[in-house]
Amino acid sequence: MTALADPTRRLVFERLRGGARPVGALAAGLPVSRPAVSQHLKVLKEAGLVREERDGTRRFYSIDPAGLGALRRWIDGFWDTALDAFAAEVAADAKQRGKR
Amino acid sequence: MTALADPTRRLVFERLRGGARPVGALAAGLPVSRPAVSQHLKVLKEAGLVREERDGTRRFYSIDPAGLGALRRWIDGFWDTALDAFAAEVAADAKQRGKR
DNA sequence: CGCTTCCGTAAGCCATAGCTAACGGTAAGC
DNA sequence: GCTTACCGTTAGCTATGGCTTACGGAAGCG
Repeated sequence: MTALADPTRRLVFERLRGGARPVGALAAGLPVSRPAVSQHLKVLKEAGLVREERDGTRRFYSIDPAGLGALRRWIDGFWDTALDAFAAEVAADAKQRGKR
Repeated sequence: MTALADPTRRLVFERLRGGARPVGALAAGLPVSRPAVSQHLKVLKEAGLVREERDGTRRFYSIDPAGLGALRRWIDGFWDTALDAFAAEVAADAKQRGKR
């Protein structure tokens, strides 16, 4: 969650949609330098959102379904309890209205 | 997404699970002062993740299903395309293996 | 072996963001 | 009206974090 905070880092992450990309390809077109992209990838990797795969001097980065899945479950859990709370409040409100 | 970056802010947000809470109740138990919580709530509100409801001098904050839903859809879209890309890579890899 | 490509890391600078302390404003109770 | 409770906003400090520049390592190529 913290890993996806920075806008530039989200840009890098979104460029990973569609499959694995080497660092150079990711940095090209982005408004920041290549080392900056490397640093972002490091953060994303430590967060479990991205995987690294080496091939010679090049390193391909791709989205890690495990990390993304964990994030999805976190949001979903939030979604469920939030809706429950919302329904409970509506019910309580209806009860209040019924009393007067 | 940026709004949920800060750990303290996530703590505030998680305290909103279970329904509406006044600012004082949220700040109690948190490691920061009450004004800090107010500032976090302001950010969450501007992000559309939280709603405000006034009752006298007190203001109740609760999770806004709309904002949370938008976040959920963003993640879900990511999840779908990421899996598609993953499947495509597996297929391409199988094709490679078949060639040799 | 040089040379080049592709990349990670370290140092340093600078803007941003979170925190506290202090203040002001509004509603309720007496 | 005075006091108290509850809360938002501001000013100012400090730390965090993102960016660039520079350097160094590892693998292909001649």
